[in-house]
Amino acid sequence: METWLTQPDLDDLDVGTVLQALADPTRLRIVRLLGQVEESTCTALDLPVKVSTVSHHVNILRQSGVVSTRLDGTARPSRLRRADLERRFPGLLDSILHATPPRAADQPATSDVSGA
Amino acid sequence: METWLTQPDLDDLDVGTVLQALADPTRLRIVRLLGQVEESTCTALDLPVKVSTVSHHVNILRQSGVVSTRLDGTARPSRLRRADLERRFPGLLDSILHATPPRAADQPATSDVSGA
DNA sequence: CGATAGTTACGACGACCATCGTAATAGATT
DNA sequence: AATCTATTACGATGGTCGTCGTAACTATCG
Repeated sequence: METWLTQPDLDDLDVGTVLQALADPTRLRIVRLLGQVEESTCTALDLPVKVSTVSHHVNILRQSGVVSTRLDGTARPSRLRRADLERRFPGLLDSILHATPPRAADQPATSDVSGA
Repeated sequence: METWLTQPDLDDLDVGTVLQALADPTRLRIVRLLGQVEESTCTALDLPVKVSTVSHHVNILRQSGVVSTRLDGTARPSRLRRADLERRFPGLLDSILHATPPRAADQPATSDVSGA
């Protein structure tokens, strides 16, 4: 029998909460990494922050409904809730995972005006 | 000839920046409202914050590429960049606009464990 | 030209939160 | 049981940002 950390039910997921979870750069990186490896622990994720911080972010991701965490001995591997998110917010996760990086160019100031 | 406030080019849109823009509750409300009325000014949006704050949020939405703003006399009506966002991040905006509210129920604490 | 109304610019303040260091917990191994 | 390793819990701190009040700006109207 597998044991999991408690997570919000499918119908309780809030799009605003999910967006807040995905808004942080570090958490977005975590989501992208989990999109490639299917399952990973906090220490296995290669991130420029301390493990305690990674654990904090994974908690937020789980509480918002983005990932689910399994108990495997001393390890707590997490994975994306792909199917759940797809049912609740169709297209949201895929649009983020498939997003291409922006064209690396300096953008003009947006406070000015331009004729069209 | 219509005049518009400058906005980031399509290829310069960054999904992280867009997610940060959409993460704020007030900005998410603005996006939802613009999803219904097709075009609106800051004062026309019915929001529980001061107009100067609404203007601030609309600026962030425009700088992130979510909305575009037109100059019409003294008014500056903004609208969603639906087509652009759909081309850059297919499915992202629609998944947010079509998201249903969560089932209003108290969720259990997520720090505990549950057998499966 | 003067007045009015809508919008934005500018500081300033306060709250939230990402990050860290350390300590505590729990399972695995010998 | 003792030790080791992985993970989390706990404060604490510093920076970011949402919000506001006011002033400046711009276009329309009389």
